[in-house]
Amino acid sequence: MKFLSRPEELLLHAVWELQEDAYCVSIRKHVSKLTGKTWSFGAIYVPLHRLEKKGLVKSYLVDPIPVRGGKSRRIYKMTPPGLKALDEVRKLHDSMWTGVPEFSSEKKASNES
Amino acid sequence: MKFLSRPEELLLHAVWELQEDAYCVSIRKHVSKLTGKTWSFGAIYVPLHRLEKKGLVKSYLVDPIPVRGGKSRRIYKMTPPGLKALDEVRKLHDSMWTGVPEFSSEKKASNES
DNA sequence: TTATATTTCTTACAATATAATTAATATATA
DNA sequence: TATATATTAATTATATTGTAAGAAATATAA
Repeated sequence: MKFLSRPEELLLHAVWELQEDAYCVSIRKHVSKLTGKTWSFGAIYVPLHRLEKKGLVKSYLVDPIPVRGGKSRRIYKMTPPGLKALDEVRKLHDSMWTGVPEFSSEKKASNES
Repeated sequence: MKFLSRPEELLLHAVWELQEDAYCVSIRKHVSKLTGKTWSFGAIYVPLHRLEKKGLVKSYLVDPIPVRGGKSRRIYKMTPPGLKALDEVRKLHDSMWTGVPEFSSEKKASNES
C-alpha cells in the first residue's frame, strides 16, 4: 500500500494540528476526541515511533515545565515527507468521495440472497 | 480502533461502486486505478474474506459467462453494516479535513532542530 | 487433446495495532 | 524531610491485519 494507515493518519493529523503542544498526552486527547474512542498509550507511541524511524515526524525532549509530575515531554513535529504523506491520503480520500452524494443506507446495499 | 482500515475502505468502495460487476478481478482493477499501485490477489481476497466473516459484505457465485477460463466468478455485495462502516470512515475523514485549507508543504512543517 | 486464459483460493510470512505494564520524575502535603 | 500523588515516557507481548507467491480449478481456443 504505502499509504498511511488510518492510525498513522490520525496521529499525524494531531501532530500537525497541535503544533508546539504535540506531546503524547495531548495527541492522545486529540485523537480520542476525533474518533470518539479510547486510545492506549501504546497505540500512540508505537506507531509514532515507527513514523519517526521513517522520517515522517521528528521529536525532541523539552525542559521540565511548571506542572507536577512526569518525565520531560517529548514534542513531535511534522517533517516535509510527513506532510506529503498526509496530503496524499487526503487526496486519495477526496478522489474516492468527491462528487459522490451522501449515501442513504438503502442506495447500493443489496437485500437479496 | 474499529474503523475500517484503509485497504478495507478501498475494497468496500470498489464493491459499492462496481455493483453487479464486483468480483475479484474488477475489484483489483478498481483499487489499482484509484491508488496507482499494484494489488496482489491476496491483498484482495484475504481482507475481503475477513470483511465477509464480519458481515460487512456478502458474496455468491454466479453461473459461468461466455468468456473463456476461470472458476465461476464470486460477486461481492455491500450489506447494510458495510455501508454504515464505509459511511463512518468517510465522516471521520470529513471531520478531520473540512474547513482545513489545502496545505502547502511549508505551512506547519518545522525546519529547525 | 493440448494450449492458453481467467478466475478462485490458500498459505506463509511481514507489518501494524493495541493492551498492559513498568519506569521515571515532577510537585503537593503531612 | 519523607511520603503521596500526578504526569509523563517507554517497553513488551500479543492480536490483528496486510501482502506476496503460487496452487488449483475450469472455461474456451487451436
